[in-house]
Amino acid sequence: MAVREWVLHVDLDQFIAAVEVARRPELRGQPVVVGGTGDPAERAVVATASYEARQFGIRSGMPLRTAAKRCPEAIFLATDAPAYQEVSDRVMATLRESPVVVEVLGWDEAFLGATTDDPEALAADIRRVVAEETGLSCSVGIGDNKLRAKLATGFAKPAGIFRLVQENWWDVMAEKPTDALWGIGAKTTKKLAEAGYRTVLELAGADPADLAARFGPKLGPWYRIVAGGIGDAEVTATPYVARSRSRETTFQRNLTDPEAMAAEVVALAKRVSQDVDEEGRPAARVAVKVRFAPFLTHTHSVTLAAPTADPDELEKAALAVLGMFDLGRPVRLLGVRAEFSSTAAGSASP
DNA sequence: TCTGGGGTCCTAGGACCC
DNA sequence: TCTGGGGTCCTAGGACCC
Repeated sequence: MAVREWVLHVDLDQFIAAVEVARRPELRGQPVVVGGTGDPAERAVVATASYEARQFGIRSGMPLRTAAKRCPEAIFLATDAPAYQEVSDRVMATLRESPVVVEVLGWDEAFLGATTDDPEALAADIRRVVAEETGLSCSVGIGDNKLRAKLATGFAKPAGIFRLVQENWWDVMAEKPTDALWGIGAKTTKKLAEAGYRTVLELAGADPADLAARFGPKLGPWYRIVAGGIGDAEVTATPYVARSRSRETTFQRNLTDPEAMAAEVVALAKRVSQDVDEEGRPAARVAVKVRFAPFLTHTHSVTLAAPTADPDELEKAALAVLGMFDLGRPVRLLGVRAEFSSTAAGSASP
């Protein structure tokens, strides 16, 4: 086989549940549900369910209470983000030991850029090394670009390897519904179906002008490109630069007292200020999110007179933005977000 | 017994400027 | 006085992803 460039997409199998089982072996084979503080009675959703729990119809994003109803004997655990981050770091370090460029996508997935004549052999190596060094199982998608590699992983799961490239794109994808594509979700799928585009093949043949009229000048034509399996193949190890940092809280009981809301916004602003400080860059905008009962979400924001990382200024700005809302209704969530300047790094200013 | 938390990017309308 | 077009910034909301 000829040596050429490949994109591999590595995705850890049921990552969060796997981390929990690894440190509590007695959980192996049990229905495990991770989410919130581990109390199934609280306002929170499922972060991950083990395959055993999925057998009961438990899915990510489902309210914990619903999960408890579907499987009362399931073991409910609190989300432990620092623990997952630590294991994730170890996995990524392991991947970097292979002759590949590693682009981290999240806790449990990464793109690898590789030059090889046998991508399946490389993928098998990756799976073996990750298992040996971390005890975790992963699936690997092989593609000629990121989009195809990412979608390939879906066919590889669990614990497998799958290749999706131009040569087999139509065989595999042509008759799939449009939400099988990365970046097209439930809402867009519904609108596409209303426009007469139900399958990937139909979307690939859509009129770009029609799509632009329906979905906007960039998104519309982009959907057609995605349906053709076309995408970026550049994998970069350049560290990710955050555009914003945010903190939000859903209250177990709705807030009705504006004083209490202000106190919560102050607390959130302090956490965000610490995150901003750690970024080492000043924030240029501050936004506040309010979710009113039952579930109506609004945001207001301000551009700061000058970018700042000063906690007092960020707190003052957050309180001022909170004042833009009508707080005469019960509130179930408050959030504070700081946005960094979008100015490109290194750009000269006069 | 309704619906987390942390992100990214796009859209659209209005303001404002040349 | 009327008519324009283009560009950028600001803001709110929507869709999507993990």
